[in-house]
Amino acid sequence: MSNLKTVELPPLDAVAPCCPPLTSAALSEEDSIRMAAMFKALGDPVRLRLFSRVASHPDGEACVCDISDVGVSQPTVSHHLKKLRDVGLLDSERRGTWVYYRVAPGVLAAMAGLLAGVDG
Amino acid sequence: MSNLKTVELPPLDAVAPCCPPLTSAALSEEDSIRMAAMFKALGDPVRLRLFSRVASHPDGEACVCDISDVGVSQPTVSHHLKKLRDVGLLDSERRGTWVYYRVAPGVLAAMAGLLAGVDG
DNA sequence: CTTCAGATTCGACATGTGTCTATGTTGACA
DNA sequence: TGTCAACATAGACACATGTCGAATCTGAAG
Repeated sequence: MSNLKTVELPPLDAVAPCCPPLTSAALSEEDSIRMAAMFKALGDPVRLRLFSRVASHPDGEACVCDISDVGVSQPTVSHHLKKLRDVGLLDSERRGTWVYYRVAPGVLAAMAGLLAGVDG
Repeated sequence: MSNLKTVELPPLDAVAPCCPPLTSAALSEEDSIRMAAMFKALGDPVRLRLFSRVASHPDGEACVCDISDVGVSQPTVSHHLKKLRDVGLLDSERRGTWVYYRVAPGVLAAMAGLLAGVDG
């Protein structure tokens, strides 16, 4: 787990213009810490499913109650959603009784851009 | 860490035609396990740097000796490279004394495709 | 065959992580 | 106000993970 101090980096705005494709230049240490945190957040099957459910929801947003049936307890779902939020992948907003999550703008494109540029 | 049994899924060929973009459909449980493993592999700063060094190397391949200076011991580098290989992100080939790593074809594009399709 | 250098594997350890139950908090509604 | 439902937080626990030094393996060169 890379014994590095947790640095508390600003995730969202700083990521968008973050890094050129991996194939064109090696990442700096700081960039690798920031981007690794986002990959890591998607590196758990439950979180990835939660994320995909939010991302694929009709209105671009989903309330927790719509996506909670992933096989773990409600607090665990909340715990994972918090991680996705902390790392800047999701935004949340409370409207009345329900809390709605949506994919944070920009970050997905940033990650896709980082991975792009390969023949396949 | 999602107490799921390690399933030993074939990584490379099965990933390429794996999944539509996250924004168009939610991942199945099996797909989420497979893809999460790849994201997880990139979810460590040291591994991400190693990967980016291989990916950005002039000839598309790099020997371990070229990329080992990432701040951890040489056995640790080897350990991380093995993880990247196990998950299907890197291929390795021994030529004489040195072992060369290259980015596995297809997988990067598959991951980028999974993340694509967002306005930004 | 012996020796050496590059690379992997092994064994051990501290730390991180995912999960749960129990408890809080927040907002709607009577 | 009191009660209920939706989410979040706290504390605890088992297990996974990153790291290292030491040992092993592999190929090249004397």
